[in-house]
Amino acid sequence: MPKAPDASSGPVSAELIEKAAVQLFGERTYPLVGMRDISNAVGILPGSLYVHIRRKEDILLRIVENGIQRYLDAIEPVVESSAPAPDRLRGAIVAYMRVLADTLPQTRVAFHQWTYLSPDMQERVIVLRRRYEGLFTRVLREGIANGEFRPTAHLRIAVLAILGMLNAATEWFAPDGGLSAQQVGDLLADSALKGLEQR
Amino acid sequence: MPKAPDASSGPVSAELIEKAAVQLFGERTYPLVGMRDISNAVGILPGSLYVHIRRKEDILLRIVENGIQRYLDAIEPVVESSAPAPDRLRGAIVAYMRVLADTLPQTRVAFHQWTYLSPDMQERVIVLRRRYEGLFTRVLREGIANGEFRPTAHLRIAVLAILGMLNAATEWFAPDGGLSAQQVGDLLADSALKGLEQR
DNA sequence: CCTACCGATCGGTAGG
DNA sequence: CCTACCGATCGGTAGG
Repeated sequence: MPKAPDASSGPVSAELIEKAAVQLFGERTYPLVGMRDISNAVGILPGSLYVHIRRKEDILLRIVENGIQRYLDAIEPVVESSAPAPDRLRGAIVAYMRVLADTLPQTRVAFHQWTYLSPDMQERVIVLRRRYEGLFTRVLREGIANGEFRPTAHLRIAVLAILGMLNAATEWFAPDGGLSAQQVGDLLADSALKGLEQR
Repeated sequence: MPKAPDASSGPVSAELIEKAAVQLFGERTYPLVGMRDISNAVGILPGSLYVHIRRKEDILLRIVENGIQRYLDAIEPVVESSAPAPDRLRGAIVAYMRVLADTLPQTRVAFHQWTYLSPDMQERVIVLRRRYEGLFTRVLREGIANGEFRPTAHLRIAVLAILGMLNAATEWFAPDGGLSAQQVGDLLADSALKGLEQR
């Protein structure tokens, strides 16, 4: 028996550390989770973490970056397809909810705790967030240009309203609640689309 | 000259400490703000803070509780009026945006940082949040009952979608941006109402 | 991956 | 409201 106070006693790796950190950061947030908490969760001593990682902040950065990346990977193809804008918007929203359901704890960390990164790391995150916002902006803009959506004087607010609705699901979606990601996605797409419909 | 490294050198009080803390918590979040940062902002030495407050946590609790209370005070009368449900919902949303514009930094702390309170203090906050959510639930439920809104199988999701949209404004609303609270409120009310309309 | 440890900083207090 | 200080905990490192 090596020493493992916790963890399923496999080999420790940067990935395993990240997995443990996602849980801990999700429960108590980055500044309240100590390296000692993380080392305990993976079954090694605090100093030994630095065999696998360089700094605490690097753990957070990786969680955040590939947490957002998953959304980009899922939504980008839908937005770039040649379907009608309303279908693409619905598809993007459902894709969003699917990723959310699959990576709920990581999403909570990625969307809310990237502000604990140092300024230069935050800039890398902001680039990703802008691309993410840009995908929804694009569908709306194209839908309006084609006459599929009602024109708005304030496109950005329409986008932020939809993203706000979606991002809030981060806080209330329950994977084992009554509704699946698909169902919630369809409901949210319904309200988003009603607000944009040509009458 | 007393010693004040900062602050406009008035008499220090619990209220002044809270005011300084709202700014600091808003910028760097509760766990990253030390008592030394707060004492510096009000122009006294760290230990002297305890003349005015009992614990760091009490500062946060007061900011959070009366931050939420302002929303209740503004929205409750609108919801309890005898106007048609669509008008009450619009009124509640506009009232929300007005309070948001008036207390933006405090709202950011109140809505996102109450989770740093200890469990028993969190419970007091949860009571307030439930009342807040309840106000919107009530307008929607009554509007559906009266046939003013289209029935939904998932009332709670409709409420959460609207609240999510509103709460997100916490992160993007700019008091000195192009749009007033009233204007943003009306735009958001438009999308919320479109999603609920009887067709 | 462990042993042993470092300087810095934290919230908070005793006693005036 | 200050002086002076406390124990605890923090991220991180040297040297094996």
